[in-house]
Amino acid sequence: MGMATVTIKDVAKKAGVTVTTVSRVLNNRGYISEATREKVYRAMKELNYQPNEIARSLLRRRTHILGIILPTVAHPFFSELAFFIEYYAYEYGYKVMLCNSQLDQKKEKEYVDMLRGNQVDGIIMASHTLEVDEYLNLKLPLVTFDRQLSQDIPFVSSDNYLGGTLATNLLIDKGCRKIAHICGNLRLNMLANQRNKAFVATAQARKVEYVTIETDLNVFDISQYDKLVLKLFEEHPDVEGVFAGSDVIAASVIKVCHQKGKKIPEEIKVVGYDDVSIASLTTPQLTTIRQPIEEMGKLAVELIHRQINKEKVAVENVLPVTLVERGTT
Amino acid sequence: MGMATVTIKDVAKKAGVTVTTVSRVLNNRGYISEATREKVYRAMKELNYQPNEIARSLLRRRTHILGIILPTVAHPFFSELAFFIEYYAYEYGYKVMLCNSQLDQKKEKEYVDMLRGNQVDGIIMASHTLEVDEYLNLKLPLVTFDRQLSQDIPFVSSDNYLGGTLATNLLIDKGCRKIAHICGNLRLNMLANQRNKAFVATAQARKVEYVTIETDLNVFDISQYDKLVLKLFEEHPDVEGVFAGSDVIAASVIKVCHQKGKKIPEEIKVVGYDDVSIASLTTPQLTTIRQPIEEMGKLAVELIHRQINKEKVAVENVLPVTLVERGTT
DNA sequence: GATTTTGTGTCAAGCGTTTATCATAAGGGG
DNA sequence: CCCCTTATGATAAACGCTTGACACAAAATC
Repeated sequence: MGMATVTIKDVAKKAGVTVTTVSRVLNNRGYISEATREKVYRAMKELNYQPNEIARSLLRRRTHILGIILPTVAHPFFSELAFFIEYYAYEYGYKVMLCNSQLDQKKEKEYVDMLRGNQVDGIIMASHTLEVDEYLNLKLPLVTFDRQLSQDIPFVSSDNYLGGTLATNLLIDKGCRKIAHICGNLRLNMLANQRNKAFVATAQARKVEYVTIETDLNVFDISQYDKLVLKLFEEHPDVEGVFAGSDVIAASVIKVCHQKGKKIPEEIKVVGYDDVSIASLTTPQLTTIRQPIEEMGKLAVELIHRQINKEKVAVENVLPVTLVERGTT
Repeated sequence: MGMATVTIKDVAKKAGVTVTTVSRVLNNRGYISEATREKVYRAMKELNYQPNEIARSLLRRRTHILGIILPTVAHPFFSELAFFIEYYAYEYGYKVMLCNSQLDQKKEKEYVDMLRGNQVDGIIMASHTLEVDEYLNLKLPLVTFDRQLSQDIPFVSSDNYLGGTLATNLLIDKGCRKIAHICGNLRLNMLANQRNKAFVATAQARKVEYVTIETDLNVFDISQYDKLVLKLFEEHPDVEGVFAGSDVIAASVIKVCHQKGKKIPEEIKVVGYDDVSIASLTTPQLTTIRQPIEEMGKLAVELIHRQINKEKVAVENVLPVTLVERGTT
């Protein structure tokens, strides 16, 4: 029984002080004697009081909520990214609202509006289907993943060109005569497209035959990868090395090779991307380009935080990648 | 130029009506002519107005926010679950606040308090380290995953006992003479412990040698699985079948077997649990017990929603599991 | 032509906080 | 004894919105 919500008034009454005093201890301002502070804390405890953040937010015009929009948290890369973003957000005192756009333009727009309506302090965008100008008049701290929207909006990324170079060179070094790159849709203006640029440039420079396979727009539907990989091997049975756009795709390559009796790494070599935790669970274990997911998530939160506090931030935030050699090359 | 936030007053002024009228069109109540409705919509569009949900929430005492607390969204099972929860939450008009407890009791408590403070409409708990009474006086719609806290708090689960039976019988049917079950820590009062009960009962009934390996409390640190599996094979080199507590653990078993040169499924058979999407990416593909993750997520949201609307809900919500036979048995 | 329905306005309270202002009072230092 | 610091209270406004009460007028209905 008892009223539904206990408010600061109830605490004040119970402690025998005014709401002003309670608010003072709550916010640590003005003079408060140790005795009343104790009384107030005790009353709060007894009533199981929790300050209404909604009311506070309304007044302060600050919610300490961050929105994060990503294609789907069911994809290992984004699930790990989401984990670290939430982790560091929490350290900075922010809560996180999770949005899976599924790369659906309508949904993405609705999420952005929803987050605006909920007065989030900032948005971390890892899903990009909207036109650039949709973001520009957002008047909200924003950080972008793997896409440069303008000269003003900071983004975090890792060195995609280097990643592409590293992967391609490795495949060639290991003796592949014809290599393939399975990558996301190149029409999406993502920085990840740099990987393909590097792939093509490296293959050409080293005079190796190469082919690029582009996925659909909806890149993150894991169950579709197999078909894509199968098609690749049908159309290009002479491919000796595959540079996959993600570890999940690479795992799919390994699986298809196994089904078709192609030995890895003897007949076909594979390098993945991301170094997500499943990369060390495949058989053989996956050679891959490691993105520093934790650092990227941390950095994204920092960049948002600094913007919220009106601090200057760099626009380009590109972290290094590393080659992790395991069993598939 | 341009004040920071545009409010309902600005819209009213721009449209040449009062805030009451704007509010009326916003909430579809009272009489409104098509003409003014249009005027108001146009003004909102021109000003890029988005109603302040914080203010609305304060008044309505309803935020349409759901909290979801799970061990870590970086684990495939929880990442898929989180995806579906968010998906269906969105369909019901809820937003989702994501919390990774990392099975840390302190963090879990802080998250619960934080969610209370933010006036969420309900909490979906998939992480359970707190004492039962911490939840009982929460006075908030709650749904639990895989744990029965009391006779009042609804939970969703899948048929763990059946899952354990199915897996164990399969291993025995396929000829394993000695089988192992790698499971979560049995001290945590989880319904998943039923799997081990079924494992033991089945093994005994069918007179097969068996051994149970318990993980630490912190079950979801993927990198720790290898050591555990290695230890298992050192202590029990004669094990012929492994029933893993999750597909991730099963993948680790496959990997270790490969390293030690034990052939799967010839020498060792493995069955996983969950049927997470990586289960079909291992080599060979994993035989596993499928939990209906989407249905579980959907059901959790429904149960919360019904509670919020003061509808009656069943306490026990146990969904069926199925055996998915692939290449590891 | 009387009545009802429709459309809009005015005003004010309230959601749970914070915060500024002012008032009051006790105790200590000079 | 005066002043300053410390400690608390009383009061009210504000955050952006919804809602109810009431008023008034035009249009539709009988």
